[in-house]
Amino acid sequence: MVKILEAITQLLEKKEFEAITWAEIAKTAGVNEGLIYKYFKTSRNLLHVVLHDFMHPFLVEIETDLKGIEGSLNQLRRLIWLHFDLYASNRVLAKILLLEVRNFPGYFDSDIYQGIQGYGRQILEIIDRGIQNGEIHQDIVAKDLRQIILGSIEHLCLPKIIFGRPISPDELTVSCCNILFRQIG
Amino acid sequence: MVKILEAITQLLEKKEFEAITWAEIAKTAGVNEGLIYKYFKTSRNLLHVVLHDFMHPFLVEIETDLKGIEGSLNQLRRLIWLHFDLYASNRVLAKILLLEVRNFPGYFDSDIYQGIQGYGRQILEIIDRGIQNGEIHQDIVAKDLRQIILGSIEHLCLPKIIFGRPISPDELTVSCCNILFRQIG
Amino acid sequence: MVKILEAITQLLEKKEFEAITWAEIAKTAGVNEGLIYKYFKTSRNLLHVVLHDFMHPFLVEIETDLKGIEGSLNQLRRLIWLHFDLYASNRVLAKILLLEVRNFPGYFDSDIYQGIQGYGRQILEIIDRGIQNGEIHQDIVAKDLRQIILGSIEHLCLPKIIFGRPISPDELTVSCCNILFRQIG
Amino acid sequence: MVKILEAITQLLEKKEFEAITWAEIAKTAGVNEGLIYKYFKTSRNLLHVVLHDFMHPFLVEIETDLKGIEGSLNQLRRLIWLHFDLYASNRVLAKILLLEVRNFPGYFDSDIYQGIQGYGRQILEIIDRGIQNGEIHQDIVAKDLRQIILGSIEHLCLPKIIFGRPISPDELTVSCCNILFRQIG
DNA sequence: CATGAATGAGTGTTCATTCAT
DNA sequence: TATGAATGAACACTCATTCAT
Repeated sequence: MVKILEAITQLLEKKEFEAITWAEIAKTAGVNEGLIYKYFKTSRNLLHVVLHDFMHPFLVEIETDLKGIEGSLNQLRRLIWLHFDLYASNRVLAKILLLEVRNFPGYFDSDIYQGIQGYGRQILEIIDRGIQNGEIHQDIVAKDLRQIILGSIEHLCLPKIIFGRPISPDELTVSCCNILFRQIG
Repeated sequence: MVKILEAITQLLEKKEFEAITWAEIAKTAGVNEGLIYKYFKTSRNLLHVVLHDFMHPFLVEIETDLKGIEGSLNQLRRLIWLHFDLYASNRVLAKILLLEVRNFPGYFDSDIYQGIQGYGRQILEIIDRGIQNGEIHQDIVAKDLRQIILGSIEHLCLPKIIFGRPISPDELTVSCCNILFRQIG
Repeated sequence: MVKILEAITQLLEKKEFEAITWAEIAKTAGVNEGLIYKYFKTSRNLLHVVLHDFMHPFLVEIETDLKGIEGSLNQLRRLIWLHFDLYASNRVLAKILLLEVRNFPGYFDSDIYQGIQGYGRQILEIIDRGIQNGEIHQDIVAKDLRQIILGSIEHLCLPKIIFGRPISPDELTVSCCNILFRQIG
Repeated sequence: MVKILEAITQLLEKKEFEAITWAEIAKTAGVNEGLIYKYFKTSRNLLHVVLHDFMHPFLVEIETDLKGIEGSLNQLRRLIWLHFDLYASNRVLAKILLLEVRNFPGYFDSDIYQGIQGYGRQILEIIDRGIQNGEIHQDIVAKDLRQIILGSIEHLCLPKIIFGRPISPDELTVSCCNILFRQIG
């Protein structure tokens, strides 16, 4: 089973998930095609297990990581850094998340998406608290700010992922927060 | 042929590009399977023609539209509105651009992507001009601002596209520029 | 298409429908596997087309054949003969109908079954008329008589079909009607 | 093993024998897949053991049950009732016998079929005695009468089994014998 | 310009069976 | 006696592509 998951991870470095066949996985893992079926039943399932394995540690980490940080903007800054760092240190996951996941069939009903929505709600709570305590302007729409944060992170990493350039969490966080949190001019 | 392109457009409203087969296109267009092949040779080609048809008018429009607008930030605001408006009025294109295009094989080498990069360069020039004339802070990284603008637009529309909700260009533009151009708190 | 149907008919003489693979059909018909898919889409469909081709002429014939026969019992006798004759002259169909059809998935929802039910209703009408005009006892349950007629035909042919012995419609009809229509002792 | 046979019985209530897999049996029985294989070697074997377990008590019972009944027609009537009662009280067996058994591979060579043939011979002997002692007309073909009895029973139960309706041995026996043993009109 | 028949090379999935432990 | 991992061989189905007419 471990062999199979390792094989997929290895293959994901070279090609898209959709382009990976059971035959390839089997060959790479050095096992029989039927065995994959035995463990994962359908390719959808296989996908979800793989994604879960990748994502879960991050989603757990973030929840504890923010404890003890003062101020909403500081928390958001920290969260942005963590997010960049995730992509920097796990480029295969980044590739999947930025390029592929959205047109996996059934993705938006999956529990991985549930997990990510949980992450989204966390961001929203931080923003709401920021608005209540005056750190963030009253006329800012919390949900829109969240989307802008997520979109900014994504599009700042996108070219690096596509063209195989390194991601620097520190620099990107500074640049991103400069734009999002300050007066632009 | 027009019938074929219309058929694809019609099919794209219901399903992803990747899930559309030549047989379906032929049936929907009311022509023979072989005929499509005569016109488009490969499926890659077919895709690119379709995308081009969708995108080109927008890319042309934007170039002329910004003439006569004073100030970089005003130009960016206008451009953001146009972008939202494009997604609002052409949801099929929005769906493709936001959900699918990135994992089309060969997309990042295609001339559609070239066109979009041209659009990206245009944004960059506006930002550069803004920095030069002092409208935008010197310490802002132009390319990062561009990515943040594009990512913000994308992620503000994403939930609306996924869950079939309406997109309001006016409101979204205000909300977006509030966050990006002003001091957050 | 004709080639494919002929191939199936040919194969059905040697083995059950369930045991026939697309590969075999393709090979026997001298065509490609994909072509079968093109015409029939699913194996269920293929089955239904084949069965329809076998059954339809008989179901049509019977409807016209009974016109002009006097008396319910005479009509039933004629119908029984026709039924035996069908099995005698079309042993492949007989094999399918007697041995296989009942555990085809979805058979009892299929339109072949609808057709057969239409045939059953026809028998019922004949019986009902016989009861009304006094040819048949009032205390006989029409539906049960119909089932007994159908079951008798089936089980009189069954051993002949299984062990490849000839079916003699004339003899069987006499023997069958002797038992069903007369006092047994 | 008892657990395994129980598991199969349980599964047979929900689906056809052909559709049941070793994996399912193993899971339902709570044992290992390989273990079933140890016990039954081939699926054919498994099938036959199950069928034997179901059928044997009935075949034994019938042999003793008819002792002490006077007259061939009375014996046949009793036997018909027993047969209906078997199907009424054991619908899983009925389903197998009426719908599935005939296209089990090798069924007509199996010893279950031998047992059923023994049952058939018993019926034949009763009929023969009836003909000899004048209870049954001389011109009736014994084997045909047997087939008609078996076919009648089967087709009177068939709709009830297919559509899940109750089977009433008493009523069916009366209706059946009314038609088979008396003058029809 | 257009068609319909035909193909080839996969794809995910299924499952009885085997075997080392 | 029992298990869990592993296999091999098939199966229905898919679809882009080709080509004679």
